[in-house]
Amino acid sequence: MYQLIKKDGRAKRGVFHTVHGDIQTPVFMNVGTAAAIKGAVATTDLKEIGTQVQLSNTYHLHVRPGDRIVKQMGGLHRFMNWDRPILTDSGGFQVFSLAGLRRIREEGVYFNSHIDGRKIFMGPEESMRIQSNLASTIAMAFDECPPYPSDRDYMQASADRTVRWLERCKAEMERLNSLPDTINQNQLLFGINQGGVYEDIRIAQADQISRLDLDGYAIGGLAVGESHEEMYHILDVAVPHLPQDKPTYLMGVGTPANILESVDRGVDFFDCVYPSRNGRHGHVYTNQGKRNLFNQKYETDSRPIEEGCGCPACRNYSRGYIRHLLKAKEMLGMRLCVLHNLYFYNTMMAEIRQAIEENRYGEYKKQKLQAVSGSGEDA
RNA sequence: GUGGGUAUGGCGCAGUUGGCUAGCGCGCCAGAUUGUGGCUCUGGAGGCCGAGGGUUCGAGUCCCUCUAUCCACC
Repeated sequence: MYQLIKKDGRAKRGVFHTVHGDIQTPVFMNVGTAAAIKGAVATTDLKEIGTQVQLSNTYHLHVRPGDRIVKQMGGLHRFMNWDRPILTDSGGFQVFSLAGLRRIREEGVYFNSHIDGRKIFMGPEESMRIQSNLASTIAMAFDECPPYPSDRDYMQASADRTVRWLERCKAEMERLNSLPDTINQNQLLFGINQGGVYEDIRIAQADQISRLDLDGYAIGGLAVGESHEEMYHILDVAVPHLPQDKPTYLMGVGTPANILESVDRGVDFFDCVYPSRNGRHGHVYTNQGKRNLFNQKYETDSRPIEEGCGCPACRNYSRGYIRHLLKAKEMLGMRLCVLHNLYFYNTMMAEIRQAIEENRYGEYKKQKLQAVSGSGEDA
C-alpha cells in the first residue's frame, strides 16, 4: 500500500508498505539480476550502503538455477539471505534485449536462451508462475519493450498487446496468490505503460491499465535511444494518467540527472544498471561529476574516490590503489567502485526525500544537477 | 674461439620473387554503455624496420662491414 507523505510541486515523498517492510520513496532499487549484485557485492554489504530494495530477474533466474530450485530453497529472500523487499522484472525486457532469435505471438514470446540456446517460451502466465515461485515482494507484468524507433502502427499494436497481457498477468497472479503452497501469497503486481514516444498511445494505454487497480504502475520503453527531451516529455504527459494513489516506477532509468528530473515529474521508483555496471568499468559518480578511475592521472592519487564520502571504499582506500586493482583486474577494484556508486545513488535518494519533506526540492535539484554534471575534477 | 639463427612501435610477431602511406595481437591513452553478459564497441598516441656503407628508378626485403643477442660445438 502506497502512502503519500508530502508533495513538493509534482515531486512525491511517500512510503510503500509491503510484507517485507516499508520502502521510503523516491527510491532507487539496486539491481541484482541473478540474485546478486554483480561485482562481488553481498547482501551483508547492502545494509551498509543504504539499500532498501533489490531488483532481481525472472528470466535469468528461470534459466539458471531455475525458479523451481529457488522455490525449493524457500524463495528468493531465503535463497539470497535478504529480508527486505525484492522486485522481480518480468523477463519482458530480457526477451527483447538478450535473446537473439525470437517470435512474438499473442500467447507470448518464443526465444532462445542466451546461456545454451535452447528454446524457451514465455508468456504472461509463465512469467507470473516463475515470479510466484521466486516469491518476490513485487512482480512486474510481462510486457513488450519495443525498440526505438518503432513506427506508429507497430507501437499501437504492441501497446495494445501489452494491455491484454497485463489482464492475463493479473488473473494469473490472483490465482497463484490463492494457492496454499504459494510462498508469498501477498505478492504485488505492477503494470507497465508503453507507447514509445507517441504521447496519445501512451495516454490511452495508461488510462486502460489504470482501470485494472494494480499495486503500482511502471513506465517502460524509455531510455532506449530517444532524446532526454522526448523522455521527459513523455513523463510529463503519461505520469498524470497513472493512478496517483499508487507508486510510479520508471524502469531502467537512469543517470543521476535523469532521476532528479523524473522525481520532479512524479516518479517514485527507479532502477538502473549504471551505478553497478559503470562501477565495474571503473566509472564512479561524485558530486564533482563522474570520474574514470582508469585514467592515468589517478595513478598516484592518494585521496579517496570522493572526499568526505562515507562509503566503504572511500573510508578505506585511495584512488591510486583502486586504479591499480582495476588495471590488474582484481575483483576488489570493481567491488569497491560498485559499493561507492550504489552508496552515491542511495544517498542521493535520501537527500531527495529530505529535500521534498522540507519543501526545497527545486533548489536541491538545481544544485545537485550542477554537482553531478561536473567534469570530475576536484573542487 | 668456430658454425648457424635472429635483430621491425612497451612486449610478442607478420611483412610473399625488392614497389607501403610498414601492418597485426596484447599493452598503453581516451570515449561510449539506461527494466545487467564482468562483455562489447569506438577513437587515439607510439616505428626514419639494430648501426654504417653499397646495388637499384625504388631496399624492412639483395650484398658487405660492424654491433647486440640466441643456439650448438670446442
